Amino acid sequence: MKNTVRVERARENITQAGLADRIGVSRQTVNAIESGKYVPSAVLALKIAQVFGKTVNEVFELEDGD
Amino acid sequence: MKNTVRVERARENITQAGLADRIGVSRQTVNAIESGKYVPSAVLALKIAQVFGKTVNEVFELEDGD
DNA sequence: ACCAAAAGTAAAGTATGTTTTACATTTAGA
DNA sequence: TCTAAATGTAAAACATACTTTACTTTTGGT
Repeated sequence: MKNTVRVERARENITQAGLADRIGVSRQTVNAIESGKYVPSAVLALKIAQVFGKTVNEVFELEDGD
Repeated sequence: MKNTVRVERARENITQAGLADRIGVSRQTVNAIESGKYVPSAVLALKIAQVFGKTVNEVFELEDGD
């Protein structure tokens, strides 16, 4: 599964720590999600999309391995 | 987080085991997600929504506790 | 009422998400 | 260039998703 979190974050000029704060997780969690180290829970995905004013499907996308 | 999986499944007349098959998880996992026992991963949420031809946001919604 | 399919549930085990702490590297601005 | 902020990364501990097996209960059709 790939995502555009890093891009959206750049668009809104928000920091990893800032985003982490707003969605209630650690900075490392945001970092790991951005670098594809792991797949967030649906709750996290919803929160992240919400912060960026987008749908989950706009930010997260299935890929071949999934 | 609440979801409308049970409703969508009824709409499409598909069984828990059938859905489980199509998204590559166990029947119990589908049951647990429907009864709110746990929050699926973003990948699962995407797959479930895909099966029903809906967006993740249409099927899954944040609630107060989240 | 009977039977089969579907759904509910539970416990133990495994996989993976998330936190915390801590340190190294990169980037941007004065 | 110097410094501070931002990012990358790693390991240990913990929480939660998910599987498997197995049994019970419900539901729908004949």
